[in-house]
Formats: sequence, structure tokens, C-alpha cells
Amino acid sequence: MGTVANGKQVKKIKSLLAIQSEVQSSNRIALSVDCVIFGFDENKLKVLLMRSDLKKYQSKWSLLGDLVKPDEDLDAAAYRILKQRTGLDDVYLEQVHSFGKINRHPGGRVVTVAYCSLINIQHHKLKILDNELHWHDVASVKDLAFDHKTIFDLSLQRLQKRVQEHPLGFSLLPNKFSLRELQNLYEAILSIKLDRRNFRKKFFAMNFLVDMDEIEQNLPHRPGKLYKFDYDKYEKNKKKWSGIDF
Amino acid sequence: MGTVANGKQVKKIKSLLAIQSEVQSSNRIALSVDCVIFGFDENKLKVLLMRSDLKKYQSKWSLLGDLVKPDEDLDAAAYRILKQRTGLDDVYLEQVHSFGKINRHPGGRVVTVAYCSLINIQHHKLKILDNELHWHDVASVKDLAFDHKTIFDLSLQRLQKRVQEHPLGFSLLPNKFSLRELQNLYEAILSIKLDRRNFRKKFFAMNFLVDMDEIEQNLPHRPGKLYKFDYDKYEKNKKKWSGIDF
DNA sequence: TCAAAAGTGTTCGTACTACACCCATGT
DNA sequence: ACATGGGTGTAGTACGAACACTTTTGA
Repeated sequence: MGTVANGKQVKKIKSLLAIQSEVQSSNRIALSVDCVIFGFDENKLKVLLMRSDLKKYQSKWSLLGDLVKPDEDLDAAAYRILKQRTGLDDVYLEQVHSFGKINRHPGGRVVTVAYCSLINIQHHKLKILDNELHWHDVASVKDLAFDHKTIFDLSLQRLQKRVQEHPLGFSLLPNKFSLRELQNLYEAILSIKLDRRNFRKKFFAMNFLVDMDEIEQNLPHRPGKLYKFDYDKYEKNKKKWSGIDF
Repeated sequence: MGTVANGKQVKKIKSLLAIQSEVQSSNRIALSVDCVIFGFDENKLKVLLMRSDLKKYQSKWSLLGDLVKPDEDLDAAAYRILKQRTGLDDVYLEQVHSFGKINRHPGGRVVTVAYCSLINIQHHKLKILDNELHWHDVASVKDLAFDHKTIFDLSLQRLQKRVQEHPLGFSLLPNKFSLRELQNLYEAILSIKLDRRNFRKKFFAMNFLVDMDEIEQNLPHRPGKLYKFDYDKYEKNKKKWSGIDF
């Protein structure tokens, strides 16, 4: 095999070039990431919103988003946005869905990938407060910019489902938490009331809570015991088969 | 308000122009859709694959995909690809996940949105057979082109989960099916064995199966009764709250 | 001693599991 | 008659739902 390309190589190269030209053609689209960032405070589920970048164009609240750079991984873009906008790092982050309606963005065609993030508001105080960035009650969210309400609704719905099947919720709590806090969290996320005794039984039966031998402080009533979630134990023992049920 | 823009309007326009120029800048990325198309035949779960468009470049099997056009809805692109490649229409289609690793495509940066489709192989005979398009046993799928194996694995995993919680599976069966066929389907998708009696009890208890008063034909043994799934009834009666369990 | 929330058990009904026999059909 | 898979019932168990009283703490 010398320096002169043989027939097969030429075909390979031609094929590759064809693909490259197709990819590099005008067939390209602006791609963004939008983060739905949930927090939990005052026994309410919160979401982090800012004023739209198009503030003067439509002065509505919007999710935290930005365009994905051509040399940037999708997940990396989500992390970057979170970091840039909030100063936060090392948080739960998960892709939810991509939204690609043609006219969803007034600036032109932009397809966006939605990510859902869960943050412990106590531990992660916001470090950047541009664009009136702050926490909103989930219940009071109406009418966001662009199609962000749709994105938010789907993300919340997804969270409600996921939190029942996976131990995500703990990302929203301090490392050590009381069972009451845990129950308040579930009640806030799911918008339901749960029986306290059955809730406790449920979680103790799972056997993934570790008693920290500490109790709550500075309460005007009997303090509860504090627990942490044992992720290692969960990973080893989690259910594989849940059963057909719809 | 006359024809001369006032200060606010000028700001609005400037802001909009800034956004548009950002969107139209070099910050754009090729976007594709890849379809993982499942079928069910000979009591095996199948997936529809073709030879990679980069056949000469890497002669591997690949999912059915194409670039999304700048003026095309994401979902519409998925439908188009399905229709173009197979001639099929009117099938179950659902977005699964987006994949955005920088080097996932040899032709340059391409972010892809994966869709999962379920097809009744009997009713929908393939009309187009370019690129060696045909059905492969899911169990025998190895080593696809690009990152298609990753996409396929996630899609299968998602299908396994979804089929336990939602009545998707029926899209893979004829309109009228026997309980044996239904059980075979679940066993194939989930790669497990199920108890026949408990399986029947389960589905009858749901009360979403309608007895068609017909039986299977041309069998060398006692034929089973045929049923169809009552989607309307399901929509009215489906479970809302499944419970915390992980 | 009072207020407020923590902590704890039992009963009941439902739903899943495991398991074995008779029945209808075609050969 | 026989081979093949269709169709059914029961007993045991586990889990979730409903429900009320005693205990601890700080004020």
C-alpha cells in the first residue's frame, strides 16, 4: 500500500467527503440547553427562574438556558449553564426531553434540550444574581417566556414520576434530614398528603436510611432524629422487576 | 404612537437583533433524528436496521436516521424518516433521548435525537428495502455504527420500562390477539418467563381487554380466544398514583 | 401544664406467588 | 387415543391503607 490511493480508498474518501459536506451544509440549526432547576425550601417545591434575555421583548420569567457551542458536549453545556448562571456545581442533573417546534423561539429556529436539576438550597447559596435570578414557588409558575411553560410542566411531571421510583429527592434535602422533612418533600413534589405512620414504615422497611444519632436543633417542640440516605446500599439492593401495572 | 420609534421600541429592536444575530451566527450544529423501530415476529423482539449510509466507511448496521431540516419540526422529522425509509405510516412514535457527544459522528459534529417506534410487522409490510433494510433479532444486535449501540440499548431499556407501565405493547401485535401472543410479547421484551395463569389473571383483572368472540385459526391444537385492547376505557380508568417504591 | 410534633402497632383488605388439573382441538 | 396448548381455582403471603394513643421537648 503506497502513497497513491487505490479504488477502495478513493470510494471511502468520496463517501466521507459527501457526508461531511452534508453535515457542513446549510442543514444546521441553533441548539440550546434549558435547565429546570428545582429546590426545596419552607416546605415548598421551588424552581429557579430569571428574567428572559429578551427582557425588553417579552418581560417574562424564563428557564436558565444558553446556546450549545459547536465543540461542546450536551451534558457539558448543561453543567456550564448551571455554573455560569448560578455559580453552582456538583449537583444532580438529568436530561429530560428535547423540544423542536419550528417557531418556539422568536430569534429564529432553535431546538432546545431540557435538563432537570435538583439542588439543596441550604447548602448551595446562589452566588450570582444577574437577571433577577431567584427561587419561585412551583405552584405559582404561570406563563413563562417562549415554550418554557411546556418544558417546565413536563419536567415537573417527570420529577413527580422519577421521585417515586428512584431516590432523587434526597438531592433536595440537607445531608442529614428528619423523616418529617422527607415527608414534607414528597408531599410538596407530589402535591398530596401522606399518612405519617405509613410513610415512616415504608422508608424504614426499605432499609436505606442510616440513623445519624443526632436530633434536630432549635425547635419549639420535640425534635426528630436525623438520617442520611445510603446510596451504596441502594445500588446493591434496588429492585429490578416491578411488575406489569397500568 | 407615530412611525418614529421611541426609546423603548429601539431597545426592543436592538435586543431582538442581538438575539437573532446570535442564533444565526456560527453557533449552529447539525441535528439528526435516529429511529429505533421495534417489531415482534416469531415470538422474538426485532429491530429494524439498515446498512450505514457510510457503508464504505464502516460496513456496520445502523439505525434509520437523517438530518433534521431547518424548517422541520423534530417529531415531523422522525415521521418523515420512518416514512421515507420504510414506507410505513401511522405508527407509535416517541422521543427517547438526545445524544450529543462531540465525536459521535465521523462527518463532524452531529447531535441526534433518538425516537422509538413500535410496529406491527404483520400489518405493516416494509415497502422499501434499500440499504439491506430488514428486521434483526434484538438479542443478536451487536456493534452498530457510530454510537447507535448506545442509543439502541437505552431505547430497549426504556421500552422494557414503559411496557410495564403503559399499554404500548399492543402496537406490536395484530389488532386481535390471543393471551398467549400477549404473554409471548412481554416475555420477549423483558427477557423473562411469566406464569401463564397469573398473567391471564392480571390482564383480565385490569379489565381493558375486550373479548372479540373469535378464536385463532389453523392451529394444530386448541385455539385461543382473541381480544383487543380498549384504549378508551384505559384512558378513563388508568392509575394516577402508583406509590413510592425503589 | 400546655402546645406541638415525634414515635409507635394492629387490623383489614387487596394483590401477588406458586402450583395442578381438566378441556378443546387437530392429527 | 394422543399430543398440544387453552382455560381455570385456591391457599399462603406480603404489602398498603386506615386509624389513635403515648412520649418528648421547649415555652
